[in-house]
Amino acid sequence: MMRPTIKTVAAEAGVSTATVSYVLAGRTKGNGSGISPATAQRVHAAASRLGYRPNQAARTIRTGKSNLMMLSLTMLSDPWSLSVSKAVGAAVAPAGITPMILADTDWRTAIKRQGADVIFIDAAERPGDAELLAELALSNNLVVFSETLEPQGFDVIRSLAGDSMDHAMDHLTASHTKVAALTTSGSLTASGPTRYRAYVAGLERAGIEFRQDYVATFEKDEVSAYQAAVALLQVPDPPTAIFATSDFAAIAAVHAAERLRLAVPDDVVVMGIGNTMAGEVMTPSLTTIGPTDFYAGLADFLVERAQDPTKPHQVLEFPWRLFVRDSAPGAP
Amino acid sequence: MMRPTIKTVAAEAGVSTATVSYVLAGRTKGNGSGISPATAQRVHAAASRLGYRPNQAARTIRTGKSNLMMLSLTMLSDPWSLSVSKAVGAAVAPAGITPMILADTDWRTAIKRQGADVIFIDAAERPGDAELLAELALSNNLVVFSETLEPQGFDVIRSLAGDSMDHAMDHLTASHTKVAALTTSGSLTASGPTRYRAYVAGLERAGIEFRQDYVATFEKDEVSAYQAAVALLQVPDPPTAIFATSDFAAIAAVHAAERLRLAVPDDVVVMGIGNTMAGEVMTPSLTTIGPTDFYAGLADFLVERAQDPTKPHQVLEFPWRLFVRDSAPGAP
DNA sequence: GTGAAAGCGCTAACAC
DNA sequence: GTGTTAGCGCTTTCAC
Repeated sequence: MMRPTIKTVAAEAGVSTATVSYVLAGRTKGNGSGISPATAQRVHAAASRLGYRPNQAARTIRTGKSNLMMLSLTMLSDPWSLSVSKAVGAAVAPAGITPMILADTDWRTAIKRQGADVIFIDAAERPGDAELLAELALSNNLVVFSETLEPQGFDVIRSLAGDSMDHAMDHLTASHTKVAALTTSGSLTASGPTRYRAYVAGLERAGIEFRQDYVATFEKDEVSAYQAAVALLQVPDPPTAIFATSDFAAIAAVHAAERLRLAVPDDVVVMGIGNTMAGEVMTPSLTTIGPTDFYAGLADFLVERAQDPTKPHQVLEFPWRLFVRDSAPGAP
Repeated sequence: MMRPTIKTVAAEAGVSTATVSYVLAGRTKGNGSGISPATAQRVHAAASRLGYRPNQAARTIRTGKSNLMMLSLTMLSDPWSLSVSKAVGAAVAPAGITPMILADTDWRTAIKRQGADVIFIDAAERPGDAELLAELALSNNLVVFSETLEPQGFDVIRSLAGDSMDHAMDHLTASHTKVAALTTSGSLTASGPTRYRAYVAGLERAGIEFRQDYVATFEKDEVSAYQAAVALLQVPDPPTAIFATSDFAAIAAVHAAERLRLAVPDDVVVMGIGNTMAGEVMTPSLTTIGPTDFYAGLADFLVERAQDPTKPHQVLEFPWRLFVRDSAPGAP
């Protein structure tokens, strides 16, 4: 009943554990140690006869490598997260790495319990996070997505929004004056250059007066975003353009509009942020700003880091641009 | 630079590694081994001073417990998967277990590489899967979701659809005669009692003639389901009721209808399968059939299994019922 | 009360 | 070509 170990296999094949280890690691020939094909054959036969499976924990303790990539994704249902997951899934396969997602779970506690060759963290905005990450980085290989953090023993992925948010707002204000914002409730009071701030600045640049009833906020879930969008589109003298601060919110806004029998983009145009796959393939396809090749680029970087954790830490920036698609076409 | 071990801590505190282990496991007093509070204090101080973190791999190799739960979810974007993930996330917290999701990845290869205290597999329909699972179950604690598999060293989660699919169809045919099906392309040719078959039988029971153009199929992604639904609603003499074989397809159908300026449920009613949270909270809320308390029940079962893997394997069945909500209300 | 030591399954020098 | 052996970091029995 006991699960067979390398020892059992060695006994069964009549060789030493070292030989089994070598054979199973595929270093039979050409490499440093030469194991005769006959022996290798015997070992393989014994292993499969016994149903031997290597013990990952033992291997990890010895080599220091777990062949695991951990992705902490704060809001799994967000298309952003799903895009990351999909891209990573494709990238890790050839490297023999298993991607594991930590969903909606608090990485702050989970990482202490579970290690991996590389750990990606998609949100670290809470006070004290910077210090905590610096500490965790001493014994973990971290890659953090953040607009504000600086690398401190870990890598930082940053989207180089540059002036693309301004472009997005200008794109909307070029043909619309009733431009609303759909944003998270937290963003109104957050400090620093936020997406919401770009909205306010965009209005100002276009000489459009700010209206409080054109600002709708939601919590971090689809239902909340959807309801906020429905309410937004039903205010007296409703907006004809919506600047949503994520693709996920933008998609909810499109659905809300359609639900209210408003056509997108004819009755109301919608702009997202993130350039997710979900926005790209939906109907109407979503006009959005976001990084180019972000998901694949991130995935490749993570794989590289998992394989070589020694390289100096860096900031990896993905420049943004505006993707004009159907939900908010250009001026006629 | 080296990550501190139990040995480092022992040296720092001036005690032995055994004492450190005891203290850090929280067995200071009352339990078998009595460690003086003073010593415990010293050890804790040393540990935190050094930033000590236990090595999970080493602990796992010794105890055989990883405190890990693995969830293999075939289609992560499906609300079914997201519901499972959410329920599990809530259930594991008090148990000190970390849930890891294997998304869109092939469990067949991944499980051999990575173990966990319990592994949930949401789809095992390929030929040979039954045998493979039986083999993997020798060294893994598996819980498999399947309508057809029997437990062979692993547990089986099954939804006891019973006659609820018939109820669902009867619910639709009670007030509609133009009832269409939205199903996966694979289901048309699959053997056994499928959801599609329930559709055909339901029509027959109601004396409604089967129409080929009322059967729309999609591949396993949202876009495909959405497009299939759009096409379905645009056939000449379009259906006024849609029987979708998953909540995910049903949600796509609702969006498709709204996109075409058809009101749900006034112009077309939609029925899903699965009773997911996404369907429950959407607007209009989704009429669906599915198990009661499934997600929480599954999550609790998984936690239980993770903690006590010795219990005899069983089939856990979740009886289904019809949830009449807004997308397909009852006959007036 | 505390420590010494064995050993979990595996890998990698190094010896033969 | 193949075997011996020393650990990796941790838990736990048993002796002091």
